[in-house]
Parts: sequence; structure tokens; C-alpha cells
Amino acid sequence: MADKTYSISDLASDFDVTTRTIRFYEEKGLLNPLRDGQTRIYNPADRIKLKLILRGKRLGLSLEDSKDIIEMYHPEHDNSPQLIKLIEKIRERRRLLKEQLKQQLQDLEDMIYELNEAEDRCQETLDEMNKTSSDVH
Amino acid sequence: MADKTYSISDLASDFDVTTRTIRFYEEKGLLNPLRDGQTRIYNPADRIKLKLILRGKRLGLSLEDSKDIIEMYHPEHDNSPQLIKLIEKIRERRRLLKEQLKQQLQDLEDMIYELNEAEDRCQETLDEMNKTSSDVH
DNA sequence: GCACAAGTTGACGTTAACGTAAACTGAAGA
DNA sequence: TCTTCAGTTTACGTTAACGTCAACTTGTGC
Repeated sequence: MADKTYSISDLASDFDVTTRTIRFYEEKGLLNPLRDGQTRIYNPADRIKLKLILRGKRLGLSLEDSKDIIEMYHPEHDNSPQLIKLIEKIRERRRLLKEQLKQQLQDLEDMIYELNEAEDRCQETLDEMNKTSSDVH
Repeated sequence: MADKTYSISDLASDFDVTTRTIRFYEEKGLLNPLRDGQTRIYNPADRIKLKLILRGKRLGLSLEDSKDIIEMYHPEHDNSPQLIKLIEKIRERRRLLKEQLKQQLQDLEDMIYELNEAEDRCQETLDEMNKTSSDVH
């Protein structure tokens, strides 16, 4: 069960992206599926990587950023200085994400507030128009 | 005080964008400053529009989206069918924004959780390495 | 055996959001 | 008067993230 595999179009339909997109991510070094001849064979780890990329996109990260993050989840470092640097990178990334989201929350709150105001103003204008038109009679 | 004006470089430095960017937004129809001869003169309303654009950017909106939203804040409709349609647009936009934020919150929560896990794994590996190396002695 | 679907590798095209450079026009200061 | 500075228009360049062919190979059903 742990050796389940996927074709490129399996993943494409699962995540609602095109196969071109998946190959593009590979071209950029974010995925490295096995091959059966020419054909790409994806395993659960590849699937997770793709999920990470798409999640990164929703958060506004670039593919480069997502590549970094994948590296953090699947480190290939075997010596402690590298690991220590990696931990630092992880902390920095977490800090950035939190800061970014804090800003986004604030922005969104402001925007929704102002949309409410705009809606109210529209409604008032409408009310005025109805009142005025009924005054005519 | 209500008639305060700004030069293009005033706004550029205020919001930390280039003058090229501001002219570009005008080219795309998001800004329409007054002119003194050729020179652009911005008023407080223009300033607010620019602020809205940049906030939209931080939330991942396109300039087209921001243009729509500016239209909502500064409607030029004078008849009730238009106003009713505008209110619908406002509600739809608000719905979209809320949905998007909900997703972002979930994504961020997941990502931070996983970054924590990755950090823990790194730390454990480090601990293992220290333990093993001290075993040698 | 043959169409047909699904896969592959180039390679060029596209869109958004600006950057960059050239060539010009006043306004102000030494 | 000369330079310098801020502003202008026009236009081509750039980057990320794919889309869109075209031309090919490789199982799979009938």
C-alpha cells in the first residue's frame, strides 16, 4: 500500500492542474519522479510535494520559495552545520509566513469593512431615490 | 487642508513604489490625476486609490480586480438598476475575499505545523549525531 | 494489424506587471 | 547662460508561470 504510484494524468486530475504544469515543475527542479522507460511514475512523496507547491501558490509563494520549502521537508543534509543552518532557515520561513499572514488579515479586514461601507452608501442612495420618486406623486 | 496635493514622486516615496509603477496604473485606467500642463497632480482621493491598489496586491488581486474594487468605492452610477447590480458585485466580492482568506488561514496553519515537524526532525537528527559521536569516546 | 489514447520532448507564444533607456520639456539655482 | 532636476512620452525588454502546437513513441482494445 505504501508503494502506490500515480501517472502524470492521475495527479493532474487529482489536483486540477494540467500535465504541462506538472512537467514544468519538474523542469524547475521541484519534482523528480521515477521513470518507466520514458514514462514518469509518481509515488506518494511526489504527490505530497505537488500538494506543497499548490499550497504555496495559494499563499502567494513563488515556485522558488516552494522549492526551498520542499527542501526543508525532505532534507538531504547529513552533517550538523548544514542541519543547524536548515533549522535557521525553517525558523526564518515560519517567521515570514506569520508576518505575511498578519498583514493579509489586516488588509482583508480593512477591505471588508470598506466594502460594507460602500454597500451601505449604495443602499442609502437607493433609498433616497425611492423616497424622492414617491414624493412626486 | 482638504485640497492637499501630491507630486508623482511624493506618492512614489510615500508608498515605496517607482514613478513608473504609478504611471503604469494610470495607463491601465486605475488612476486619473489632474494635470498642470503635462505634470500630474494627485489629490487625497488619488492617494487612497493607490493605497487600495497596493493593498489589493498584497491580497493577491490583479490590477483588474483592484480596478473593479475602486469602482465600487467611487461609483459613477446614477440609476437604481446599476446600483442594485453594484451591490450584488460588492457582496460577491466580499464573499470571494472571505473564502480566500479562510483557505489561506488553513494553508498557513498546515504549513506552520509541518515546518514545526520538520524542525523537530532536524533537531532529533542532530541529537542522534551528538549522542553517537560521544559514544565513540 | 491498426487505430487510438496517453505518454514523451522540444520549441515558440502569452499575459501581467512592471524595468529600463532614449529623447524631450520646463523650472530653479549658481 | 548653463546645468541640474523633476517631470514627460514612447517604446522595447524582462520574468514567472504556464499554454499551445508539432512530431514522435508506446502500450491497449478489437
